[in-house]
Amino acid sequence: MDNASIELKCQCVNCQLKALFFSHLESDELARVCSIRKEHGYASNDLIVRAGEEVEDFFYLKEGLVKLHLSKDGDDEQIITIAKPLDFISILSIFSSDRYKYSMTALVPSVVCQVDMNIIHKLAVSNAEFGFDLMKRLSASIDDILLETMELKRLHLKGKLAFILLKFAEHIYHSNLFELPVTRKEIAEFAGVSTENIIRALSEFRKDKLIRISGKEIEILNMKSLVQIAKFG
Amino acid sequence: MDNASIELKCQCVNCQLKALFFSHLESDELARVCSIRKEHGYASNDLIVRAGEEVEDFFYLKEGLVKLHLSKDGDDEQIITIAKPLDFISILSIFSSDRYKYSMTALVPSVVCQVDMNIIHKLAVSNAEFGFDLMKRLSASIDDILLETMELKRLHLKGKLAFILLKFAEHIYHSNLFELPVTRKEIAEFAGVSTENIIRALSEFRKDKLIRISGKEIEILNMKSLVQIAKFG
DNA sequence: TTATATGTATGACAGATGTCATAAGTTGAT
DNA sequence: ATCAACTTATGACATCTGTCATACATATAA
Repeated sequence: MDNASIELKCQCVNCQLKALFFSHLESDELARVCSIRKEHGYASNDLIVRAGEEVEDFFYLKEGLVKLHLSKDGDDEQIITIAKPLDFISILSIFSSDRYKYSMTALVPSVVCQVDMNIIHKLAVSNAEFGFDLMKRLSASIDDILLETMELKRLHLKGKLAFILLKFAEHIYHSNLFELPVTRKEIAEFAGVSTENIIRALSEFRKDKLIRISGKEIEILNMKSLVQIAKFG
Repeated sequence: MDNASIELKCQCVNCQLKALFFSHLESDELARVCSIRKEHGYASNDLIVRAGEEVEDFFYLKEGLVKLHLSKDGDDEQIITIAKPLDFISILSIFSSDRYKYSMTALVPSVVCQVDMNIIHKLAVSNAEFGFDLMKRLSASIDDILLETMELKRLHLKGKLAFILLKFAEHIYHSNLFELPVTRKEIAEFAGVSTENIIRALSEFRKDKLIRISGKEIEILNMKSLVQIAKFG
């Protein structure tokens, strides 16, 4: 099978995973990966992986939005980050542990591309260029997450909220007008503050004409001020 | 040169980096790495790497303690984590960027083992087993750091302080009695709270007979309570 | 040595944040 | 359609945390 016919099985445009495979693998390896990869659709709030489950597949987010989160006994929930299309979502745990240390949940209807972890392992061990490239991409992802986490930790309530709103506007939707894919409670769990205070701060941003809110719809009206708040607030 | 004579040049007991090399590399590669590796000593408060500098060497902490930290314009300092002997301290940035995104500073007199990054690159690309093992270890390190950061983010002031004291006692010094290698200000920068409140909380821990303090010397008197506070406080 | 900065400690106070209560809107299941 | 559960919203209040001031101790440099 030549690369052209393999493309029929791995036909997603802009797929980073495909780019990774196609730039390093031989035709027969490519054919194998493309034929065994699975796509799985998830509805909003569907649990994709529960912390503690065995790492069997390598996950890649094709469409939708997924939250990576930690659950401490019962109610105490923390969101590590929110992944967007073309993000690797198997990041932590996958090489260092045989079990997931965090959970993944779809925030909106999402499509995940899965490849058997053993295949990835074998390819990485047999093809060093591939393995090195994979490592580079994964370490870039987790670097970003850690730096984002440190930034959120540094900021006060309004700064955290502004930072998160800007993440949606600039990094996820590329628009000043978007539908919030999360509840106020989830924003709070990401920011690390109480739900009520997120609601209050949203109201204040509205009163200060920084944003417009109608339900889940958010429009950023004063980007400059919001950026200032996300930096120093 | 056989492995026995190479050991003379790479003679550190318990060196994780050596273990990594010896389990994957051929004698000639080993000899090369062991001959070009450099050891560099740093005094307390010496800056090892400043954020923004080029990534040239792979760093491994042989002796001492090193803080990984971020500096925002002037005074605003954040400690990402504190590395202990046998930890990889080149973790973030090293594969995803050609420049460091964080700084490293010795907290106590420390010895760092450095290996030219190009050599590590070449070995990882030419020897997939080695590369994969390296990746596993690095991803384990950064996983731990991210989970530690999330834990600190979750806790209140006293919980953060208890968590940090327990890190010193259980993970760094393996003793209930130890000399603090950091100032109160640095504890605050790690916890993400004000210096005054760290000092106050330390005083309260002392009044509550959880710890004994004399200057930099700390003794944990009530481990059980401190563990409780580090979990739920 | 003195002098200067830095670190530790504590009190007072203001401001930020969390908790609790309440109410209305929204969603989802039956 | 109806009910229950969740979400959003707001006020009141307690508590936590940060800031400022002050004092003393300790380290560092001239």
